[in-house]
Amino acid sequence: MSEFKPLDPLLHSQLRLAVMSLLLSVEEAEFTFLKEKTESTAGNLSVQLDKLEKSGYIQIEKSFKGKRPLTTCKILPAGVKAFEEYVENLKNYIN
Amino acid sequence: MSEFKPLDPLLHSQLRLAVMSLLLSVEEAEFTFLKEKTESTAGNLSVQLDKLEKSGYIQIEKSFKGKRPLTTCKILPAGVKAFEEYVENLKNYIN
DNA sequence: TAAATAGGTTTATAATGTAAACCTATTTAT
DNA sequence: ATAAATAGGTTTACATTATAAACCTATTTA
Repeated sequence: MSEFKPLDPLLHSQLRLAVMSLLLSVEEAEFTFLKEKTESTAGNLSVQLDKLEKSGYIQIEKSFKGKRPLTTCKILPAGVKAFEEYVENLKNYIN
Repeated sequence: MSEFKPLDPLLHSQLRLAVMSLLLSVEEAEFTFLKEKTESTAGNLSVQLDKLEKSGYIQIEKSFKGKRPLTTCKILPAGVKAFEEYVENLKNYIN
């Protein structure tokens, strides 16, 4: 795909892309916030966040908000870079 | 996904998107041309073209070039529309 | 104290993408 | 004349992925 550079499969996914997009704008977000904004199921979101974390694109922190568990996500530099590259590559497909 | 409109799964695929992108610019293309441009395997391309045809996004014509089989593809109005919508929706994810 | 709610994770299933294997016919080499 | 390579694909098998259903633990409300 000379003019069609490969699209990072980790980002070429509707839900993961939406999550990354959100994380880019807010820089830190709770699980429930992401769930509402993306209108995804918790299970699906949980799985996709795991993948993004394992790839080093985001950081996940677990703590408590009062007595309730709280999962907070933050985009990492590698994630920002990957996202930017993805968008650059994508442009060759859609313009 | 209020602000994240669903991305047409038929277009949210690296190879199919590349094919549609090519067909938009040339308006008619041979199988081998698409194969070279996308650097895909024939098998993969064949399958993806089938899906695009069944969805009504492209038209596939089979004929002969000399004595050899020739498969020619052309984008259809529904394909153009779907592509444009896809790009519009995608923008909310990547800007 | 039973039932609902919050905040998730795990697991099972369905859908998808991909390449390998295959097929038919044609051309080239021996 | 026959074998091997090439052209132009299709079919099939497999691996990966996406997704929701089921589940879990704890908390709050009826």
